[in-house]
Amino acid sequence: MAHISIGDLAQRTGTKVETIRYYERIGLLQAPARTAGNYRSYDEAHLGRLSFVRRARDLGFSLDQIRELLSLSDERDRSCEAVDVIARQNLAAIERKIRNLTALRDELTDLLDQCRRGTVADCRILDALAP
Amino acid sequence: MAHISIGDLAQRTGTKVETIRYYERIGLLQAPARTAGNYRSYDEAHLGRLSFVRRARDLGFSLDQIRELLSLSDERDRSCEAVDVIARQNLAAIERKIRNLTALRDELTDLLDQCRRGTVADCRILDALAP
DNA sequence: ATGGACCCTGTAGTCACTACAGGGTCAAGC
DNA sequence: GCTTGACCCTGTAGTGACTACAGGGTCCAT
Repeated sequence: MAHISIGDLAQRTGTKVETIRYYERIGLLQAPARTAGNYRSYDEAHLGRLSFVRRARDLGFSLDQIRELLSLSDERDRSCEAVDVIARQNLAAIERKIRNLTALRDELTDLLDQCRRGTVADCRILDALAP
Repeated sequence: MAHISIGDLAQRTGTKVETIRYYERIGLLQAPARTAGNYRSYDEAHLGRLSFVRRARDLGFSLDQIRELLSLSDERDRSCEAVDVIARQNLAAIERKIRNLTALRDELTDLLDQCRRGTVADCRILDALAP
């Protein structure tokens, strides 16, 4: 059981110290033991748990989804269908965002193509926005 | 100069009443005249301005960018280069988001393809997240 | 005169952090 | 033994772009 300080944990997981304390505050990470000087003292289990959280965040899961994934991953015998459902929800949300952003990009590209670098008075971009 | 109530304005621009008051509070929309009963009284100019804001929001511009676009659009004789720059910044940000989300989608799709609907203990999705 | 639809202000909540302010702890160097 | 500086603590407030009340006032029709 090595003692890991919050700064070490932050560095080893690529998280900011404040973010770790935030995760603890909202109950996503369990509060660790404290040293005599009231410093947080983490161990390898905490490191694993935080790595999990950060990887899931990188994959676009919300903190609520991660909370659920964490509690599911503790019930080893359960079917992983619930995990699948959460992942699929996440995927659907991501695909929706991609579609919206792609439509946006196309519209903006069109607008920019029409720009003739004249004065503001005959700017196509502003035209497109005006009523 | 027709009198337009905040509710009418909201309906005609597809904005919520609270959002209009919020735009006024942050100085994005000018405060309108008031009626005897202290109700906000808008006119066609306000309608145009709010439509502009909403359209720009739909195109992914931030409120700060919109603030700049609005002030630029008032200087009719100026070169529209600055408008172009803002639009290009917006486009670049959108393209960055699309790239990130696409990478995310591919990773998630891979993970989901590997799901064999077993127990949580051998769930590939959780494996990928665990340290 | 009363009901309901609308309006007002002000404040707090959302998400996932981030940034202080104002202090305490600890190890190294002098 | 003392100081310096890096680290840590709590608590609060800020970010963007809204959204959602609470607790009241206004207006118009019945």
